[in-house]
Amino acid sequence: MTARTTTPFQQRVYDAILCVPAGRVTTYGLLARYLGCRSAQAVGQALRRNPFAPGVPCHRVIAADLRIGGFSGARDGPRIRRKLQLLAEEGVTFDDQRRLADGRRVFRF
DNA sequence: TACAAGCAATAGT
DNA sequence: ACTATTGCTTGTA
Repeated sequence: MTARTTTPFQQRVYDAILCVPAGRVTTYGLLARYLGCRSAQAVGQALRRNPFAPGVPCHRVIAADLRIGGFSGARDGPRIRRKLQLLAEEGVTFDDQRRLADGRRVFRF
């Protein structure tokens, strides 16, 4: 471990996610673009490590095709169910195909 | 410091 | 469905 808990990039991701109000979601690509980077993988990588958890509502970040994406290092399984439940409690609902029920819930910076 | 490998992705073929 | 691209993080040498 190269001792570093927070990189500048992660701080940007953190701040940007906090800008997303409850009940809304954003996408990796949108977030990356907002940060001035074209790599959504970088965002995913940063969030996967999530040094701010559970301070950062990572569950408000979904994929560009409005799919649920992954959560806490897993793209399927009980963790995803937890993500869906967290979003549901905020008023964001997904259908059985793990697709966002209402695309208008996506928050645009 | 430099290099290599990986990622909760996306776009294009 | 698959491959290529993309920028950042992490670990090792």
